[in-house]
Amino acid sequence: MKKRGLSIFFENFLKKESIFKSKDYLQSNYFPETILHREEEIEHIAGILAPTLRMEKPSNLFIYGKTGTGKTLVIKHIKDHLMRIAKEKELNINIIYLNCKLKRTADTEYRLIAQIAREFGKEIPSTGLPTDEVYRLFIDCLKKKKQIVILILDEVDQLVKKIGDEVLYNLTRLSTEIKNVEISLVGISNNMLFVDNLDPRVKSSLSEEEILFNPYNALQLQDILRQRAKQAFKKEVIGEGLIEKCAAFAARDHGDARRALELLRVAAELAERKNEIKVVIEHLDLAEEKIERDKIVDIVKSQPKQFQLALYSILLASSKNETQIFTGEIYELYKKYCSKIGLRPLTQRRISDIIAELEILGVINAKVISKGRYGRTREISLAIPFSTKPEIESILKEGLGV
DNA sequence: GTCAATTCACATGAAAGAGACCACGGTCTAGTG
DNA sequence: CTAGACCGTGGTCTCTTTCATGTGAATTGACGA
Repeated sequence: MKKRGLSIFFENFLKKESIFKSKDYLQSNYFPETILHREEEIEHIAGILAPTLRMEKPSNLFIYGKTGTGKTLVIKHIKDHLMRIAKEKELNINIIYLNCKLKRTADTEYRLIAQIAREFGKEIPSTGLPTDEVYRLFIDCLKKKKQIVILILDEVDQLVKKIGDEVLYNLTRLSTEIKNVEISLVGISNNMLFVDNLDPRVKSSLSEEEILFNPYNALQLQDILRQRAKQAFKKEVIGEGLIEKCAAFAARDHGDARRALELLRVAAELAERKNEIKVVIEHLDLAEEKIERDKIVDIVKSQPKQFQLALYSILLASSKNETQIFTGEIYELYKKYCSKIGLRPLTQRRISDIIAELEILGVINAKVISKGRYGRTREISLAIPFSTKPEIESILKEGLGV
């Protein structure tokens, strides 16, 4: 009986008409053919990189802009075009795109160089070799023939923050050292202040050209959403004013197109799950909440034990305590729970860092304040919406075995 | 009342250790002809 | 003779600890009005 019920459910599901034509167009890994409202930027960047086709070294380029302003999209778009033409004309041009934020790919000097070398078809073990050796291997495969290399480093700020700017210096120097090979760097960052902290030598060479991507405004976001919605949904699915509201939502926090699209997609998914044939504004509100919740749950689940326990301590402290919470209090609580569940407690130094990291993840707010005579500490509070708190608490309890 | 010195409770930095992972080269071992 | 197993060495990487130094403003205490 149960089985029948389930198969009926699935059959009904199949019979039911989906409101989606194709969901792919709303996924973040989809690259549209035409990019709206970025014509100027595309033209500008294309102009800078065009000399490549005459086998001349293009200027190094630096691109800033907040998340979801289309930096990556634009640069990949240009890369594809350039590569296609280069292939047609049989030019020896290599454009390599690397995202420096991806863990275990390009977030250290070794891995960065190794990854680039792999793009040239060189096998490099993930560890075990001296970094110099990897450089040598990389240079060797460059030397083989005359060529131009454009290296696109997405989220360089993350890389530099972790391992310093020496790598960038090395890379800019590389082209002067190897005959026949020209290397240009394209750095992408969503932190505008990033370049200022660079070594002056690196700074001057990396930012020969700079381009700023401004956030999309609400109207532009609407255009983008409409374009995608047209491809993704069946007709008449989108409710009145939905696109406008969605764009407004995203425009409110720094014009993030990615977020706008996600919002639309999740709203539609919710509508579909509820067997409704139209996506309306209420779905948007629900979607916003769901996105936020899912994000936090994902983050919390993926944290190592020590982080979870630290967070758990904060959670308890905040529900028990109306007044502000400080680092010292959390550490005491944390130690108590460590002995309770038999975990070796970390030093306060480390917990201090962990609290800082939890803040970056966005699950807590932690502001460094000075209480004058009573010292300097972090004032900590939860950044989790009240409604998700019980869920998070039970996840932590389960993960920790409290 | 004013002002500089003091003081607290951590924050923040730097360096170094532990342990996991890995490549490489040399040595040993067992199987093969 | 040779392929494969098995070291030891030397490298990276992440997470921590240890030691050291930094820091912002409430408090204190000296000073002068």
